[in-house]
Parts: sequence; structure tokens; C-alpha cells
Amino acid sequence: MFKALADPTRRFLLDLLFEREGRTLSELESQVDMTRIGVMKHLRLLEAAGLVVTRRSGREKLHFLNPVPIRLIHDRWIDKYTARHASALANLKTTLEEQK
Amino acid sequence: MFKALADPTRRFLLDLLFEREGRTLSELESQVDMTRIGVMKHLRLLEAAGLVVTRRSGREKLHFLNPVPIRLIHDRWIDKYTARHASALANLKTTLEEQK
DNA sequence: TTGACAGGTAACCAAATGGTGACATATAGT
DNA sequence: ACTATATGTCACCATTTGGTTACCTGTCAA
Repeated sequence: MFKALADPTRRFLLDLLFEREGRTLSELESQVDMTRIGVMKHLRLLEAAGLVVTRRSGREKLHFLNPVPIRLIHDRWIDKYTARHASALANLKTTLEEQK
Repeated sequence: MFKALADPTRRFLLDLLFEREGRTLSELESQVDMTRIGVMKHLRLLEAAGLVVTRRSGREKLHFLNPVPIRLIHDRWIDKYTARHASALANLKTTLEEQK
């Protein structure tokens, strides 16, 4: 999940889907300087991470963002650290002052 | 930055620092089933990503969380997607209904 | 001043990652 | 039916990553 977000190409693909969802593999491929297979692998990873959901429509495969796991990151991780923000800085400040 | 968060060991190190900051390398090493050098490499990455800041104190190196970049992720990335949350689901729903 | 302890560097290794081309399958349109 | 298009699978390759051992440097404390 974090690993899925770690690659710049994958983040770019998410950005493309953010702009407009329901894109096909070929369409996404055309926006990236990479082979179709490369894009497919990235999309497969994103799908496995739950960041993207897909739906077949005829011979096309449409890709959509799944906002749920991003919300989970937000809730389980980011909040935890940002909440500590103020106190962490305060602690550091105190520690530094004690050492003077 | 995202890559720094992608490794479970590094996230665990961040968790350890979240519990209590100002830990030394050896102290962190003792909490992880890994050689000191392994831990050192992870810490170097975290520091390069700006997630951890350090301060030498005699022969020890103390490690602290730096909450700023996590805040940046929150602001630049997470918010963007979570804000789309409702509308994205709505769009998908609409699309699906149109195809019925 | 001499251990012992905390940290740093270099060289190396196995496995994961990001990418490729060749080939296969399924559907759309004429 | 035939052909072009869209996606899928396989086997392969180069590079990066996560980890190691061995050795070096700096600092505390008796």
C-alpha cells in the first residue's frame, strides 16, 4: 500500500485517474513514456493495493480511483503524526533548552 | 519521501521514535531484528527524506521525528484525494447506473 | 592511556523492482 | 469470416534495495 504509492509513475497514474476516471489501459499508456506492459504492471499493483478498482466493458478495462485506502492512510498514519506535531516540537525545544 | 515510508522497518522505526524521541542508533537497533548497519541505512534514508532529524551528543547520535514532511504529504496528497472521496463514489455510481 | 563502547565506511550479496519483447486471447466492426 | 484493437501472460534483463561482514574512527571512563 505504501509501496504502491512509492513509485512516481504510479502516483502519476493516480493523478491521471484523479483528473478523469474510467480510463482504459491504452489511454493511460498513451500518457506515459512506457510500454503498455509496464503500465499494466503498475496498474495491477495499484489494484492489488486497493487504490484502483476496475471494471471490464467489452474488450476494454476501465480504471477508477478507490479513495477508501487513502482515507485509511490518512486516519491511521498521518493524523497520528500530525497530531503529535506541536508536542514533538515542544519536546525537542525543551530538550535543547535543558542542555544549554 | 514516499519511498522512505514504503518499508515496514522504516515505519517501525518511526513508530519507535513516535513513542519516545531522542533515541540512539544502538537503542533503535536493539528493538529490531537486524544488524546495526541495516538500521543505520534505514535511518540515513529517513533522514535524507527529512522524516527524521538528528543531533550528535558526545559519541551518541540522537534521533527525532520531523513532523513537517508528513504534514506536507497530508496537505499535498491526502487531502486532494479524500476531498474527491464523495464525488468519486457518486460518479462511479452514476456511471454504473447509466449502463444499466 | 587503554579498553570498551557508539557510530561510520566499504565491499559485497540475494532478492525485489521496473522495465522490455514475443506471443496469446478476446471482442468490435465491416 | 476476417481483421484490427484491447488486454493478458511469459520469460527475460538491468538496476535498486535491504541486508550482511569486516574494518575504521571517535569518545567516555577507569
